[in-house]
Amino acid sequence: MAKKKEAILKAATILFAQNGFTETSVAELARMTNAAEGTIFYHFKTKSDLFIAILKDVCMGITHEFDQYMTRVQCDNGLEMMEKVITFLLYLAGHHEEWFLLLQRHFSYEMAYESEACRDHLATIYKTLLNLFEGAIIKGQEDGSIATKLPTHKTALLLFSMVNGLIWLNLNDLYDTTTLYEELLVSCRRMLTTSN
Amino acid sequence: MAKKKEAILKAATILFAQNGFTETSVAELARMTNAAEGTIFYHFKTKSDLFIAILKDVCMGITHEFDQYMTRVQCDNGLEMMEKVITFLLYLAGHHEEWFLLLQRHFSYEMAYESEACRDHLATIYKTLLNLFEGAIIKGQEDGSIATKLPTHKTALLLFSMVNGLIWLNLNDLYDTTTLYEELLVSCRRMLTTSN
DNA sequence: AAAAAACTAGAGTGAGTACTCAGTATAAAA
DNA sequence: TTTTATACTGAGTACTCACTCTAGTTTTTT
Repeated sequence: MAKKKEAILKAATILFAQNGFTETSVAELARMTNAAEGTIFYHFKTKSDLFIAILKDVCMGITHEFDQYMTRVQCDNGLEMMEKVITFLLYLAGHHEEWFLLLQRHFSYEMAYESEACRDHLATIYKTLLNLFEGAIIKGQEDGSIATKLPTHKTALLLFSMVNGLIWLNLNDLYDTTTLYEELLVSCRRMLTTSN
Repeated sequence: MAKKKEAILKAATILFAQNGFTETSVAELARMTNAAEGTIFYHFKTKSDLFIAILKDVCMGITHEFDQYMTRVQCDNGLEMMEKVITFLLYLAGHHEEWFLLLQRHFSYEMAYESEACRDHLATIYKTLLNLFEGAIIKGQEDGSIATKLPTHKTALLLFSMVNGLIWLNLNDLYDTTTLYEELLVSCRRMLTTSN
């Protein structure tokens, strides 16, 4: 039931991600989904509501992919796990470009200013991603594969920043970051295995 | 001469940076600058032309700040210079938030797709910033303060990504990055002084 | 003093905007 | 089969948008 609702949500995700929220008109979205304009407002009270529904969908999608990843990957070494986490993030950015484009648009954070739901979804997403990094560091500090004495949370943020920054460069066609993969992992290792 | 032109340009920089290009109307801009709407179109043929003029202005601004910085700072050590470069970038992001907000809006890169002038200005800006990083690394490799054997350009990109990523987090109110300053420098040092 | 450039006021254009609503088709429940 | 709730339609509404035009005034340069 409500098969058009799903189609509208998915199409809007791509349109909002690629062209922006304001830049995408409801008329265009209706055209793309072969739906009447009224149908869109039947399922989503306002255009903003649609955006928040998308963010919720993205949030669930990331959590789902993350859970799948956690069961798939097995590593008894914290440093190794960190490398897997970074690889996972790059994989996500490659397979769900729309998600990252959406998350990197300022509009999301402007809406977060007004909408609590929006704020919550964004917070959940970043918490999920940062927890991946922190988890790996803590594990590595326990098993001895990670030597850094810098605060765990801050180290996680720095590494996340670097990976996120690379994804950003990639999505804006400023640099093809696949060619940086090896150097990224080496740099990460240097940051984590030094204790001075 | 043309004092309103300057006022329009400066006000538009802030409005476009804070609220976005599409989200800012020419009428609003006219109101902000106490100018008639016609005056805006007298100086700038279209709204897009105004945007490109802004980008040119930002480009010149960054180059200017960079030149000033280069004469002010004196350091005979490449690693030390890298720290100064990072500090400089963070200083720029703090004192010219509008510039970085503008550069981090997807709109800039969408317009770059259509406008050659836009593409050129963006390329110049990133070349200027990346050259700062690369210059420091090369200097450090010569004077022995930097030991990394990873390709210079790639290392510069990774470091820039990290700093840029932090600025991004900061501008989106996701994390106050001033508290990360020390850890950022330590991480940078680890990346550059290890050669394994 | 003449000429050129900067600026104003505002009405007007046509295209586009999000959103509404009365009505219809379609499916599930009775 | 009838009822009923849900899904869907598309023309219509009130409004905003970038941009133009005219006919003038002020300011700056020569």
